[in-house]
Amino acid sequence: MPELPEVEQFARHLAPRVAGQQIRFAEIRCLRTIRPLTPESFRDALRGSAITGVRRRAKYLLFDLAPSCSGHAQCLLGHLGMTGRIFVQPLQEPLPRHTVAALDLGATRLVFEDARKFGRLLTDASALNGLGPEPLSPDFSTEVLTAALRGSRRAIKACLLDSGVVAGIGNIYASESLFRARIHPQRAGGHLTPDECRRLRTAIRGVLSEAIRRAEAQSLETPANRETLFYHGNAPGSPATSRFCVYDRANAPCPNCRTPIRRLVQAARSTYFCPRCQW
DNA sequence: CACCATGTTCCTTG
DNA sequence: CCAAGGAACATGGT
Repeated sequence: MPELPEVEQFARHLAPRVAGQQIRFAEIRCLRTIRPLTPESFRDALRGSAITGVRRRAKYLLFDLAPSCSGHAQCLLGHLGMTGRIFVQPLQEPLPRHTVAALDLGATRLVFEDARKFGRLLTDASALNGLGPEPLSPDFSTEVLTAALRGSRRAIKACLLDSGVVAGIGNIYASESLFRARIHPQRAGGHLTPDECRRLRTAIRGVLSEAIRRAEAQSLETPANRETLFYHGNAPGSPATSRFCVYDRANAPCPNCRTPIRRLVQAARSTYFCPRCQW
């Protein structure tokens, strides 16, 4: 899946390609992908709508829609799940094998490809209710993070994956942020010291913004398209070396101290950390 | 065949 | 009420 930096890259890639385009028709190949569930009601919410822009909130892509008729949706939300990609291609090009939906924009099509089918297209923005602050926005201050963690005995790793605490941190960047902040993933969220909260906020913003910058730089070298829009950070054909410090690097040497990185399981998800640098 | 997987939601259990 | 753990979703990669 795309984590937050990859979703941001999708939004930046798509915005100039779909802004001003009108949705002519929605082809639905996988019913479970859409909400509302029937193609008829889904199309009703989108009928005649023009896309005015693309934004990101947490890991959602937000396609802003111009008013068309009564009952139209104000926004189309896309969530890529674990394996989703959304991209634009010429109308005459054949749809990829795992296409779950395609929006006809006239000369082009907005294609949603999703092998694992965990992704969703929503015409109702209520999924955004209850999300915590965007980690890269000024709202995400040390005070806000500290307040969200106050009193919690949950492991800090679990807190970071809770979208109500801070929006859009996934399994990869939770491990990477805790490594950078030198905090052990099993520490209770409410027991972090003020300095640890400050370090954690700085680390989260750093790892996410650096990942976005890397994606941006890469898209300048290699024009972004279906093939090069990456997830898991690695574009096809790019060196296999991980760009992560700890994620998926069990037994590899810590970049700081060479101690072997350890893997543990929390809430059924893998966590990677350095037992010497993080405590 | 076995096991793992970048996300989210829901359910059960304590 | 809270938290933890697990299952579920569906498919592909190793």
